[in-house]
Amino acid sequence: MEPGKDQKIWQVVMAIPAGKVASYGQVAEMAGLGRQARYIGRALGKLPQGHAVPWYRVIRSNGQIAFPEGSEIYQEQVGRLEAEGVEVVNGRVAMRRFRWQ
DNA sequence: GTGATGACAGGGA
DNA sequence: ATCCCTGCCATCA
Repeated sequence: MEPGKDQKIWQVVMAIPAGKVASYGQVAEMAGLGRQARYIGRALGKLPQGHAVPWYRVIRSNGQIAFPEGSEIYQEQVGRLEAEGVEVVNGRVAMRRFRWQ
């Protein structure tokens, strides 16, 4: 696979405004991947150290965190979101998702 | 080469 | 609200 794909995804994710979140499907569409929502998570998993990609702003289509509640990664994501003013309740984002159009 | 897996989405029961 | 199933497609064993 070409690294351009991942880079494109990262670029899209970085385009998400602070205090807002986007679903995997939204990111996939914006990145021109169509229905390849699964590839988003894969690309984010490849994130190298020192990156500036706000992966924590990417959530599921139903507004829920993509990680099991209570896990380390989960707590980190929630912490970062709350630091930006995004309220997370019961593993779910209480704020409206960011809409592109 | 095949078959299973996955940081998903969407629809149906 | 939950659980289950199907579709999509790159990656891995």
